[in-house]
Amino acid sequence: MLKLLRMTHQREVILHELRLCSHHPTADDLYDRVKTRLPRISLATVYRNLEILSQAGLIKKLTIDGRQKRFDWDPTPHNHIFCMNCQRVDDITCEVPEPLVAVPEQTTGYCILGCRINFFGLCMHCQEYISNKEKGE
Amino acid sequence: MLKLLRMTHQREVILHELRLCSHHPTADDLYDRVKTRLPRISLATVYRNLEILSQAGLIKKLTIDGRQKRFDWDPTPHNHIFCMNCQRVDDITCEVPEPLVAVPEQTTGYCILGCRINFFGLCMHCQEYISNKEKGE
DNA sequence: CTATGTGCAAAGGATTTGCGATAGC
DNA sequence: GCTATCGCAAATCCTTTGCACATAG
Repeated sequence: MLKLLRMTHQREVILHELRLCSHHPTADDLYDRVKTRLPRISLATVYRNLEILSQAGLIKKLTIDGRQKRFDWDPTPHNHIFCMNCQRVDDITCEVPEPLVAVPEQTTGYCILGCRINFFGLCMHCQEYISNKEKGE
Repeated sequence: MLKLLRMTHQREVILHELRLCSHHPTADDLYDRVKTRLPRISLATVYRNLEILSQAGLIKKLTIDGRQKRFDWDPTPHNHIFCMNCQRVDDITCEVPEPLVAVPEQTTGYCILGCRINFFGLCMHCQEYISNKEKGE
């Protein structure tokens, strides 16, 4: 049977703080933010809620390079870009030509349900940082 | 200064076993395989070698859904598909229309260096398993 | 010969879980 | 009041590291 989702204060704040993020924080990034509003909250609660909310389809758990998983307030399909220097993850808009999802037939028999495109590169901040470092040396 | 890579017996076997894999194993999948040939090898050695070999560009470490990282004997750019049921990861061939990499300009200023496409779905084995389970119920 | 690599055991970092107490609905 | 959720501490899982010994080049 279906479990009822309760909107606890903790859950509400976690969701609210996540929705304020334009980038995609890790669980403990978010823990730090939430702690300024709920100083007694535990990291386990943050993890538990992020898991529950993503199971419920309200948010999305992302697996991208780096040790930790990221969380995205927007569960609808879209693509991401990863900064290879500071590990920041942002949304990226790109026109995916329609054939992309349908094309692959040489697939060892997989039934394909979708795809995501992960870009990688350098965020604006890291580009500046690196070019300044080069000038200085 | 550059460190010299020694081709130890362990490293050779690890690389050889990885190259026998058509899919993309985790470090401990590979540990199990290698152990049948080198029973005294340690998991730490497997991790250390996979890290060194991927730093050297001989293989590629993959970050895809699931807890563990995967390793790919082929370090050249290509895309993958993930089985949402058994977590198997395979190569996938798909025609990426040229504009894809260049298109995104609405990027918060990222300098884009490349991208990878991750498909997800069900492998042949899991499709059969699931459709049999449905029949049986 | 000597720097690099190994096995073992222990540490580390991220995430999950058990449990008794708390609080939505 | 019932049950989902909380905070805490401990456990778990994956990966890395320190160290004394071994070995490739």
